[in-house]
Amino acid sequence: MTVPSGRRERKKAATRQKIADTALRLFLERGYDAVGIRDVAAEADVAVTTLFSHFASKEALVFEQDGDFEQRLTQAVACRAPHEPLMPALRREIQALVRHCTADSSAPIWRMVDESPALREYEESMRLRHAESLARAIAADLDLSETTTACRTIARFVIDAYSLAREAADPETAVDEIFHMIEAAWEVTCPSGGARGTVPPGKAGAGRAVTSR
Amino acid sequence: MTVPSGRRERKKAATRQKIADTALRLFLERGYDAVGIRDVAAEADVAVTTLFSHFASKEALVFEQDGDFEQRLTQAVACRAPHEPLMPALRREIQALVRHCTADSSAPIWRMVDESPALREYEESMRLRHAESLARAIAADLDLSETTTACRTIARFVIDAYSLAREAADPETAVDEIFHMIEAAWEVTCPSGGARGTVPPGKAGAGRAVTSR
DNA sequence: ACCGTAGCACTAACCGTTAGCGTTTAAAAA
DNA sequence: TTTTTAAACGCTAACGGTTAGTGCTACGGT
Repeated sequence: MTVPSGRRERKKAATRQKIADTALRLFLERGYDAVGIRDVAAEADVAVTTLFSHFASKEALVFEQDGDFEQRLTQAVACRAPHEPLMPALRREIQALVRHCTADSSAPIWRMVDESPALREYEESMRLRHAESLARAIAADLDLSETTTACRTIARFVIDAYSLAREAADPETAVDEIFHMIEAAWEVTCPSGGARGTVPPGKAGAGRAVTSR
Repeated sequence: MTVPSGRRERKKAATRQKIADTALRLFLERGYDAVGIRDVAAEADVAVTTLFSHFASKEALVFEQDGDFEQRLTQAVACRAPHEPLMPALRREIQALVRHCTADSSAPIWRMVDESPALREYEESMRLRHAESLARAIAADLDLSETTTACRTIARFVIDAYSLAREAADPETAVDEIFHMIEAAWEVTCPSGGARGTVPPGKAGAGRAVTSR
């Protein structure tokens, strides 16, 4: 029960990678819905049960490749430069993520996702989980003992920004536009955290204290 | 091809209702996952194929009962009192919807939904559709010819308010809190009525590369 | 009165997913 | 080293949601 480091791990990882690569190739060649689990398993030369011991579902074959999305967001909050405001850091990270998944190399994959209702649903439910993680990270950053409604709300908005920008005609502009709105929402609830003064309940007007570009 | 009003419609509606009632009863009695489609069909005394000609999926048996959610939101925008600002109208409607589904009478149903991942996913994807409809309604209200990013964003935020408030300890307070944030976001993009430049000139692309449907 | 069609039923299957059980083999314990 | 353990993998068979394919029946328009 110690660390099973060695050949075994490598073989397992290799099998997993082979399955993932085969699946993605077949999906892109013939379309997600036109390829069955049994096809993937046969082509990767593994049993169906083996495939499901590596991936929890068919959709996971597509998404579980780069699982660092969640980590990147929470680390953008936790590991940012000292005294850097929260929102600009998040905006930068979302910008990077959007750029990454609208790049030409990722385009076919995302087109496939957009065309399959099953994949869209799966991604949506992933995003909700990510939003909860982000909410916890934000709450921790503010030294809150629990995730408040405000934290959850802002986290949702940030995830929405990613989702909406990805579909926009001009993703980068969309991120800026949406974060402009998010920062306004952020200011009226919790600009505290120790640094600045709280905005009184009166209208904050068009004022934008936090920088954006 | 005229209006097929008559006995036929009544019979169809009766069959549909009988299926829905039977399904909900069985689900609440034995749990959603413990009841199969074949069970529902047998108990409602219809064939499985008949069931699926009335409902698109098992999850739809739970949610397609009150399908007016979407309509209530769009009408809250379109049919509000003249000169009433947009956000208060939406806030009122969301408040009513949240109250409705946190009422004691609805409690068992929503507990069932919360306990079943399949139902949660289904509801999430419904919410996305609702957000798109709401975005169109908002765009139309502002005399925009297309659904802009800002409209889509605000629509998402409003749907998020519903979703988050439903899970909050104090739903009504949560709605107010979240709408406070939404109104701040709204003000920085669309300062009162005028359909003004939410997108800097030069980028107002109407075309879309991805996203079918 | 007659015909088109909508509603419904039945069989049989497809597809994703899981359970049960056995085999290999790498790693840990002796 | 030898023995023991358990993880990875495989096979068969099945379950549950969903969908053709086909045909029957009865309602409704003409």
